[in-house]
Amino acid sequence: MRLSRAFLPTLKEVPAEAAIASHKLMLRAGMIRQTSAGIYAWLPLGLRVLQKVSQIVREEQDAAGAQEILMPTIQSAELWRQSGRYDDYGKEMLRITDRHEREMLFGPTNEEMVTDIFKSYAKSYRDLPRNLYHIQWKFRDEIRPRFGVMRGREFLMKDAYSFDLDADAARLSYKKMFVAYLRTFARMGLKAIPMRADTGPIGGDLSHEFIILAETGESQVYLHKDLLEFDVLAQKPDYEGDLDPTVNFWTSRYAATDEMHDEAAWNALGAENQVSARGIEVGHIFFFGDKYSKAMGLSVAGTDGNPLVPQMGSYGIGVSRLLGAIIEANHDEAGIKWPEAVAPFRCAILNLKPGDLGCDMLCEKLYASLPGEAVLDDRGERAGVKFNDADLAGYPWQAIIGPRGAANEKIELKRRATGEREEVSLEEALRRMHPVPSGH
RNA sequence: CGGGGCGUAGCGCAGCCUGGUAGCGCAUCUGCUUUGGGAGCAGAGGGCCGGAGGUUCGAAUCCUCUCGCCCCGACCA
Repeated sequence: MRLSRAFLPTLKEVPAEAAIASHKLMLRAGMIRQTSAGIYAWLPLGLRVLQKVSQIVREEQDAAGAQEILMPTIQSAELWRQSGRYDDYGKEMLRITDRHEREMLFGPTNEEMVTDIFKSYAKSYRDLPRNLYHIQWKFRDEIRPRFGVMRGREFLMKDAYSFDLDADAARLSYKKMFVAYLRTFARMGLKAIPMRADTGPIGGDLSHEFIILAETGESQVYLHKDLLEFDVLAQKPDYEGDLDPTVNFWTSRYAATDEMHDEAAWNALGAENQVSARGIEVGHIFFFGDKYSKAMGLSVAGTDGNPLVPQMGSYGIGVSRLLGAIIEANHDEAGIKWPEAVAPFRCAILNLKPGDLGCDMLCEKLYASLPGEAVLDDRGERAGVKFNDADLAGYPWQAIIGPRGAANEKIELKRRATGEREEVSLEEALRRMHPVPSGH
């Protein structure tokens, strides 16, 4: 993308409406624009990141055996009456009436709908297990939306729903998602810690919140320091094999949010192992048994021919929220520092002197060598403006090309995350930006 | 939903108390100069002062109502 033609409205001044770093930076970097309280339009740069994050989520869901579908945003009230949640959900649910006076709603979640869909086709135990997910916009009419996309009313969410024959099988489905979540967040450069969550009236021990640590987190969390040091991507999980060792590693060490915090267990860790910080919830998984399958009348024929009510779980990831969370965990005074996997572009090529033949040629050559991965700042702006905009937007690499270096075919390569710079040839620059892939 | 605050040019703000026909910085446009960390000079354009009612000779300013947005709290992916 050439910045001279791009719709990339960066702001020098901080809009008054933003209170936290990620919100300010997303507005300043031209990623989003608020259209109502808690509702945002996604501009080109923000959309690219949203798509990259979505794609990582998708790949890891697929790898864990889940299958993607896409359910509508608008649902019928009738569906929600079957589970009893139409009346329970309260004012958080946005209710809509169509021209025929039918009661509709903008979905805050999809348990009822997915169960209803699955029910239409699943007839036998052979149709299980299945895990269906979609990445779709949700709406929850929060009392007080805030912090930009971290707590919007409209938000993009990945939600998966597993259907199993019995509780043991459901536990396995749960573990697959547990492991998939660890990988998903790790690939985005985040250390997300699963923490046992309150299961509410449903009961059971199978509910975890995945929480990343950031100063602006909404809740206080407590964990064992081992959990921060574990390299999740070191080995690929075998979803057909035994997932217990991985799951047990995480669940056997202390990690709890404020509500679930246990002082005695915490103190037993010893001060040298304690980490206490603020956390942002980016995912939540839970097993809820037959709550919805029963209410929605889902049952299949078991091996003995008798009807059997599937056991279900649901697994959410706040995709749009993740952008805010990633920025909260990766920024400095100058702007965003995107982890490479989710950066809108891998590299910004800064042509410090458009019109200079040497600069133009070297920039074009590099730009052509990075198809779809680079922004070329070919604007007639001063160097300082380009530096600041590149720092703000947070591209992991900056290829700085000015008349001095261009004369020698040299590129000044800067790493946004560390500020390191070095003078390299074009070939070397490409090697630096594309190391041999490892891990995933 | 309780408490607080703010709506004036694209963005950030002053003006309001004490009514007299709207201003500053940045951005935008033109010209000249400048050119490695948000340039300088000169000029220009841009406003139903959130909306509706009222008071007044006269309202951005005072009064009433209303809409929107932000912050704190309770609540949440």
